[in-house]
Amino acid sequence: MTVPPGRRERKKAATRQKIADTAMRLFLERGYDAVGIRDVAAEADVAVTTVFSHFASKEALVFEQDEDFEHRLTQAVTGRAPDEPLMPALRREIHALVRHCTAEGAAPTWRMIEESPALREYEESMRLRHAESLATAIAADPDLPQTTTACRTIARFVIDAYSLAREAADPEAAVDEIFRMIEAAWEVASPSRRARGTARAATSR
Amino acid sequence: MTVPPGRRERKKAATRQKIADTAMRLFLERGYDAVGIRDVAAEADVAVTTVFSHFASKEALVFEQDEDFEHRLTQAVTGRAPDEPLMPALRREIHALVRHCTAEGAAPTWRMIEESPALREYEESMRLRHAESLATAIAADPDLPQTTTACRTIARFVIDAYSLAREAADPEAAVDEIFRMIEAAWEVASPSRRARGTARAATSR
DNA sequence: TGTTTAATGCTAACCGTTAGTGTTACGGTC
DNA sequence: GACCGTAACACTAACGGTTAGCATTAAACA
Repeated sequence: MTVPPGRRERKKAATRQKIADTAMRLFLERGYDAVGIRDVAAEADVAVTTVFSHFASKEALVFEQDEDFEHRLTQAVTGRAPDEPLMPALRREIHALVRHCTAEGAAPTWRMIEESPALREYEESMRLRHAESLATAIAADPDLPQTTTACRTIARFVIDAYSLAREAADPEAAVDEIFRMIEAAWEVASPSRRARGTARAATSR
Repeated sequence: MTVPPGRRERKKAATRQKIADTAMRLFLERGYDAVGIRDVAAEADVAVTTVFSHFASKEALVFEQDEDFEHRLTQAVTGRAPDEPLMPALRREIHALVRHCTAEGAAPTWRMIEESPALREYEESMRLRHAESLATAIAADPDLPQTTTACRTIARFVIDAYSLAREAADPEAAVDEIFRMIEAAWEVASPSRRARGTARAATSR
């Protein structure tokens, strides 16, 4: 797993990495809009078509490091301890993800994304795809007998928590604040778990 | 208000309408991707630059009718009866909006949006802007002493409800199911309203 | 060795979008 | 009614992301 089997795949991975590194360097140096794909290709010494054979779009170059986001979220659901409830596991993972993207070194990249409408749009769309994966993972858990709609809803809420907390003044506190809300929503959606009417009574109008 | 004041503005509105109508007709006839801006401009007998002076992008041509979405949502908050709680008002509005976009005549347009990644991305981004407006409206209500984070969170949840319900097998039922969850989240976020510790107890770990 | 295949390169183009520059017609003013 | 400022629109040309088509190289494999 650490060493790719063949030389061909190693070279391919190296090319991909070189393109991604070159792109991010140029983007941070000159600004995302000021750097064209042709610039990236020239600086990485590859053809424009090669860039697009590795990355589906210019925006994808920026979010290459965000690739495992989806996997970490689903893993937090499917790989949690057998007796651990869903919400604490998700909350812990979101905490870690928020901490990761609000860390010192990530600031320039994050500012660049904030300032580019194209990058914001791309990320939003990407997060919704992640939410769908998360919803599938939640729905597949035999211990969580939710409706499909409830699973998709909670998954969206979790993604919302990530997006909103990242922009909050105190991201860590925001995660907790939002997750208190999500947990209440989750309790309402799972009347058969252990709630003895408490959650339902809280929402009866 | 019903009759524009000058001939100039009337002509401008007519041009805009002609462009929008022509575009939607061509999109539905030949498919969104198969119709170029140059086609729309030619068919509407205007210059390409005129199209872009009325619409910011090709996608915006499709969502022209969706313009009042944002206004209806904020109006549901700021214009509700003085003693009406927030959630029933929002739920009623989302019901109406979902019903509107799942109506018979809207089916081809909706299918076109579903099938085009560019249109989906545009809409998602647009809805997030709507969520921000809604959050501002909620935060401005003196009867709702929420934190900024709570207002933004609830606003996102409401937008999520719209997006998810629209895709559900039974949209109307989905709205109710999701709003039960949102109301629970809202109760947790507003400990000072009338909840006497019930909601808080439901989420204490 | 020879054959197959995947990665990359090159060229040219498509399409959304915009800048620059006129041209026209409306609206208010004398 | 003539006059001028301005806003809508047209035309040209270009920029930049993206892709198709085809050639080339080098790895994998028999």
